[in-house]
Amino acid sequence: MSVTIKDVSNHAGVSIKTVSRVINNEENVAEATKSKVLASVNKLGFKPNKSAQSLRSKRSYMIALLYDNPNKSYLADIQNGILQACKKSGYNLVLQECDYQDKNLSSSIIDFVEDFKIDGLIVTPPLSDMDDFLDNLELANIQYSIIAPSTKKVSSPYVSSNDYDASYEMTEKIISLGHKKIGFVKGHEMHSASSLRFNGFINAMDEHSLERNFDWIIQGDFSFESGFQAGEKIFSSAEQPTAIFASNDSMAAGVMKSAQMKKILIPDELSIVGFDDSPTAEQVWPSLSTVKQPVNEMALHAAKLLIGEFDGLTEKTVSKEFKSEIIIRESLKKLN
Amino acid sequence: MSVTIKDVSNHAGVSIKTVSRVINNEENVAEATKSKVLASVNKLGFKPNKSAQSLRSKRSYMIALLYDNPNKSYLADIQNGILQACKKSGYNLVLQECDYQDKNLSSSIIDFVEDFKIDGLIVTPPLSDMDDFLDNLELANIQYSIIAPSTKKVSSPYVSSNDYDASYEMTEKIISLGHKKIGFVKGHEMHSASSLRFNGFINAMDEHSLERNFDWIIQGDFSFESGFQAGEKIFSSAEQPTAIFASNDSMAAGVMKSAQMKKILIPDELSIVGFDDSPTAEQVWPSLSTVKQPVNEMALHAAKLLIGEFDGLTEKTVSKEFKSEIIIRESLKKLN
DNA sequence: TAAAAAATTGATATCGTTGTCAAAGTAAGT
DNA sequence: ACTTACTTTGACAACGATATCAATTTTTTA
Repeated sequence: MSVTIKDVSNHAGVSIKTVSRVINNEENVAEATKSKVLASVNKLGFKPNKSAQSLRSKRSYMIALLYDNPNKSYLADIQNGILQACKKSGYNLVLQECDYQDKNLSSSIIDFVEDFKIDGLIVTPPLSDMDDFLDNLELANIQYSIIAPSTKKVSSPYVSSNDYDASYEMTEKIISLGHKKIGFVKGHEMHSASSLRFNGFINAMDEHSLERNFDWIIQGDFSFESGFQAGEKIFSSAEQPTAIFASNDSMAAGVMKSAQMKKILIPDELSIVGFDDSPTAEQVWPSLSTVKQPVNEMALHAAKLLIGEFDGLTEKTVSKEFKSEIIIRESLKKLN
Repeated sequence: MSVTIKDVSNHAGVSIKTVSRVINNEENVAEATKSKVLASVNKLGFKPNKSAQSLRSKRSYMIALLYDNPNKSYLADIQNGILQACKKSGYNLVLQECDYQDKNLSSSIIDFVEDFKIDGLIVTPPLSDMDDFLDNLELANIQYSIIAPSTKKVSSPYVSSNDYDASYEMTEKIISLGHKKIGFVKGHEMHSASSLRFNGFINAMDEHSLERNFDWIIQGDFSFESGFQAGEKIFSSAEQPTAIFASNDSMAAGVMKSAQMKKILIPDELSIVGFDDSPTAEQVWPSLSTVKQPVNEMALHAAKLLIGEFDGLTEKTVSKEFKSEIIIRESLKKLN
């Protein structure tokens, strides 16, 4: 029913191998033959059967996205970026949700990749921070590209964001507005982004010789609830900060709620900033100043890197660090 | 390198066809043979090659999710539900982003399904509201299961939510708290959910003989910005409502911001409710009362329906309407 | 111009399953 | 005991591509 390589070879009057050569862009095909075949391909509307290709060549034209419980909008942005890259190159994206605590994670992912002949993986935090997991992938000879805030393993393609710098810069921005008493809510301990963001904050504080008050430095876990509780702790401490920097927007919103319930005026009495530029950042009132990572572009690039690995992309794509952007909205204000 | 059906057949001392029969659970295999084969399968760790299966049987064990620019958290929930169903049944999920205005939508999706031998589709709004698109799928003999607020086409499996009822009920809830002057912000015109939600509101108002004030009934498009503008319009009208019902949370947050900027106290002077229970609903202050659809469960069910279609699931799964839940948070209060 | 080298092409095997169909084995009917 | 019917099994083709390798043609070299 559907047109096969054999139909094309008959129509063009060449062997099926020659057709195969043409559609795979192999070298050593005479220009005349090539155009003859291409004409037949177009005429008949031939499209190679992916299953047959996959069976014979052990490639599926599928890449998979690995994630564990990410922020929903982060996930959507990542997917979006990857899909852009896929669309161009004819690949497809398969989703694979993981549990980073799963003892069998490595083996179940390896099975999955082998079962479906998945061509490569895109690994997101916190999975991208698990070195032994990545080692296992390499051992199993699985291609992957990682999205992470920082990257020590340079052996594989990666994209990263400058979380440290962005956090440093944001802290300086806060300081430049006259704030000296600044609190910080840390993120989930498993994510390497958390420590980077914290270090950026700490170093900027040190650089400006500002004192750290540990009553205002609270461990959170990226959840709204943990932000709210951080706020409760901070606001019940002896002295009050004039600004609070939370490691992500959800926690910032939590802090904000806690402040608002205590009738603390934002931004007049307290400035709050977040990180991520999630949809919520724009939708709360006052809207959150935050740090926007180009997640979409990062994912696009990560996918290109991966696909380039097996397709030998013409334009050489290389691992890259992306720059975040500081977005100032209503929640951050000059100290009176 | 990897173990094939032939290895199993040698090990078990039967023909490859018999092994195939066993792994596909075909009938007419003697119990003794079956267990002998199964033992070999386990012993050797045999797993059928999906590409070969796909080539021969024209099935891929892949289903695809079709969506067009949905709310990010809605998308994440949908995916989540589908993945649960997939995990159980060994299917995988492929993503396909669409543009509902694309003239070639039908043909490009049909090509995609045929190229990758996708077993079936899960169609989400607003695609699920496009009858000719669905007709084209059927013409091309493509299995699909739709997720939609309402469903006229009963020819194919679907899950739906009771948007009308939920909206009616929420409106009654608002009325029961003493509100008589209630505004409404409508959703995107392409989504059938919009009219259902609006009708639920209108009918509840009528039922309680409350007057509709068209200064307070504004067309939005589900975006935060449109909600904000709706607020601006409503608050600049001659008389003010005591409650506003927005067709989704983003718009409700927009209305809320508009109110807060005008120093209107929520919920003391104005109650606001939304729809969807997005992450933002919980994170704004005061937190939004809203309607929560069991999106996750709906998607899970839709996937089961689809997979059941071709797998002939034992437990008969049928199309189903899901009930939404009304969530009362801080933004809705009894009128003083 | 002959021989060697390089480029081009095709016949056929192969990937690992499922489908077809006939053969062999078992149970049932007379 | 002898058809007849049904269950169980296997040999081999088929799915639709790529891989191998040898055959053929063209180009280069001497």
